[in-house]
Amino acid sequence: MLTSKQHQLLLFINQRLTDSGVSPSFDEMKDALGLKSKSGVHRLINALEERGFIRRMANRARALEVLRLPDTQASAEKPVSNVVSGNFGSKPTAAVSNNESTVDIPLHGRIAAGTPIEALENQGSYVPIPSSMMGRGDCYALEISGDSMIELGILDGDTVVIESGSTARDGEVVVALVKGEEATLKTLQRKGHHIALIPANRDYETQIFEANNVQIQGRLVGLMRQYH
Amino acid sequence: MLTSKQHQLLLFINQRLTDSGVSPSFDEMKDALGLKSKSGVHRLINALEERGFIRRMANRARALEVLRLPDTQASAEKPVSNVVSGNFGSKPTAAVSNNESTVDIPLHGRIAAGTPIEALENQGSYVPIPSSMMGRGDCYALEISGDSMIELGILDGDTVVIESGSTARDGEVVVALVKGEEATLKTLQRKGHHIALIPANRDYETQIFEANNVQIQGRLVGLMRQYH
DNA sequence: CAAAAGGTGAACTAAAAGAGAACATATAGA
DNA sequence: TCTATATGTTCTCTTTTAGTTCACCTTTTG
Repeated sequence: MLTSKQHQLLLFINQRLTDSGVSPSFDEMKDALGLKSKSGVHRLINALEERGFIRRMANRARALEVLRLPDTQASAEKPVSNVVSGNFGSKPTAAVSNNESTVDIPLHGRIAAGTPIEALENQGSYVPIPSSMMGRGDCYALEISGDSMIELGILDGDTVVIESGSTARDGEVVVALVKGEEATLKTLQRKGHHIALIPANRDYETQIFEANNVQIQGRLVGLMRQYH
Repeated sequence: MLTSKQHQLLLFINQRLTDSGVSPSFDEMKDALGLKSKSGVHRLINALEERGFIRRMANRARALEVLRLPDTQASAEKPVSNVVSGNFGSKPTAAVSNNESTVDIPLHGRIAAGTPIEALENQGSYVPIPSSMMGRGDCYALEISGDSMIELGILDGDTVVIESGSTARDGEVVVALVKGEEATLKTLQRKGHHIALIPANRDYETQIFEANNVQIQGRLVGLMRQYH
């Protein structure tokens, strides 16, 4: 699952986390791997994140979290409490044994075209999700209302996990606030100074706005559905 | 289920993974099998992936993962169950983690038309899910392979939660074992002494079998998806 | 025999890794 | 609030390692 460098770095991070509780900086990791530049560390970190071994908060110093270890390292370590309930203000520094932990994230309500998202905040309800499903930063959950994204397998009633953030890449599914009023979940596509919000349903039309009329509030990182 | 070479390669990969946590490169596998070209390894890897024994990330170096071992080896060297504290018995069922809202359920492998489900059992890998997503009985997880249920929002790569059981109502999505061989995830519909297994994709056709040729193994109760 | 599995070598493409520098961002203290 | 420092991010360039594909051959097996 991992290359040798990735493996080496993962063990180093985990050791620092279990030893001191503080995650190493890029420079420290660079030295630990005997490198002369930290850009390589950056790539290794990305690879580890892509493979689901670590999680990090974007643009935060020393904010790494080990989600699991390679099979060889199976829990020789103590089972640090895995559950972090709604705690994202502080830096994640948990080192874990070879299991996936769980976090509770706030459920902000339902989202559909026409529903202001402010109205959805703070209702004190939480949803547990596997931590591996989380993105880097703060996450929250929304319940899908409507069928505008049905062709991407996002159905009415599904619960989606959104990573807070004001940026996203083209092609990602985002929560976008249009003209400060209307929050929708759509695929993002930039076109010059305009932004296209593309539904995944032939019955709906792509909407194009001036870039400054659209505010990205987060991107889709996970989805959960229950059948009854 | 496996040819001799496939078996040999699978064990080698597993050993390297458990020994060092680093997956072998094609060249290393080539050498381990005493071959002189890695294109043969390529075919073996494809065969193992198709049969659900391993998983890999496309176009990534050393990104192999063993999903299960052949039955003869299955219990010989199990790389320690990942289950969190709580379940110290040896039940193959769900383990309760240290938080009531989450349970770990066994991941039995991938499911696609043509994959015998016996082959999917016992691989010692677990997936955490919100307990609210569980049904009443034993649950396990499967990873979806293929797009035959795409119109119901079940996509390739999704993880589904299945509640074990041999009964289901018409219209429910079930894991069905056809003629003792082939496990598929389809919508169930009874018609007299026959059972229709209905895909959710216009490119696939409904299959109708004698009732006694179809064995229901569980019903779909939940779904999880991750976006990257 | 025919089909499937296994084997070979080569050409090609892509990813991993190392380096260095410029730039961006947080945090704490002046 | 401003600023210095520590830290993280990006970019370009280069080298090395790894994965993919193809055409063709051999062995095994029903």
